[in-house]
Amino acid sequence: MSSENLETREKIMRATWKLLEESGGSGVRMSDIAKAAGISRQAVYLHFPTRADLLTGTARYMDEVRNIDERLAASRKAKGTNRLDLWVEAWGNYIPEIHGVGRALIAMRDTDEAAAAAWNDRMQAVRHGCEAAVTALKSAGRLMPDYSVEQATDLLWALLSVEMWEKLRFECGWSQTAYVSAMQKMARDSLVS
Amino acid sequence: MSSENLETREKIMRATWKLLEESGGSGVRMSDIAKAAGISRQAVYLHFPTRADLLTGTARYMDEVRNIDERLAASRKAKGTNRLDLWVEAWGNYIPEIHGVGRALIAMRDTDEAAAAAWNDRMQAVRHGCEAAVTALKSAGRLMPDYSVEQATDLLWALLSVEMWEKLRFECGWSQTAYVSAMQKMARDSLVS
DNA sequence: TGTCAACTTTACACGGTGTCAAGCAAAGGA
DNA sequence: TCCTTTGCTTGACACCGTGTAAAGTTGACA
Repeated sequence: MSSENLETREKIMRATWKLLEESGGSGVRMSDIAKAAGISRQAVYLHFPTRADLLTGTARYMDEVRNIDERLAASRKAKGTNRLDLWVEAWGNYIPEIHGVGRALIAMRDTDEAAAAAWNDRMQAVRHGCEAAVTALKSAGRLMPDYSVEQATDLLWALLSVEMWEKLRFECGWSQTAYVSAMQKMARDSLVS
Repeated sequence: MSSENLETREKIMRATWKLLEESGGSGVRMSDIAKAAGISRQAVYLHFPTRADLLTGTARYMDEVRNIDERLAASRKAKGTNRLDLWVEAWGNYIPEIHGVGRALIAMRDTDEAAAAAWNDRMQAVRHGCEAAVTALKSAGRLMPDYSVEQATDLLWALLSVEMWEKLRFECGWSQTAYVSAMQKMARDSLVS
């Protein structure tokens, strides 16, 4: 019953995850997801009223499975410049895992208010991570004097955006490790005095 | 006849431009454009077979009207670091003018091959501008030694992307002048040794 | 035996893009 | 003057993907 319910719900989210990962986040229809989950299209709507609900549910589910909090914990313990490096690395290496769902949510932003809100909410969490890293820099007296904490946070957050990652990884053909080290260097060069 | 033809074509592109500018690049339908141009929806399809054609046609038209080549000429004459600053400024101040159409093309990329190709083509031109600025830096012996010309070009190009501009201007609420000077500084800090 | 919950099947509304075909009005040439 | 061409209009319709609605099936459990 309720366990069956949960199992189906999970099957749907796993199918969504898998398909979006394979497709790079586009061209995945509700019917494709239903088929991949081995249920009818209507059953998907029984669990997720709209596409945006399914996407945000899946995103939440992924964070849960991948245990995002724990993975970002290491960077929280470090200080100053080191903390910046660790944060960029932790988040930078998380992007590929959420990219499919992220791409789909980003694409829906223009037309769907709920999708926009969900994605903004998640990006706000990333912003907090950026802010913490910048504040640590400031505390260590190493923040580039030209920037306020807020400005530096904005810059770091924009630098670490999924869009930037997509550009460098796919359009420029960079490897994931090249991406991470370049972002670390760029963040250091731009924000550390 | 032929002049009438051209006039209508231009009316359509002007209407497209205006509506996309007003809306920020989303939620503009073919029927909206037709209405704004004062003609029937079918007449639009007589001049532009698909939405992607209309968008790319309008983008080209805008470059023509705004005389993009001339505006970027100044930066081409400068040398070394100065050239980088001028390039960032010239392109950075051009973004707001093309943003509406750009946003619409970006949104279509996921589903429409032609839109993707058109936008990539235009961004390739920007990349050339970035490459020229980086090469000038290299010639002056001021390019950050860690980067090859290609890597530095990729970074600068990603930094100057429309997506980055949108994030800082709208999501972070920066002014256009704040955006330009921050990008200049960031490009200098990251790419100049 | 009966009921409830989860799921299936079928059908349909809606919005946006793109197609098709018939018609109309004005310009221009014979 | 008539006829053709050109540029546009009008109206209908196909297609696709999302989301809704309703009736029917199946299995668990009391």
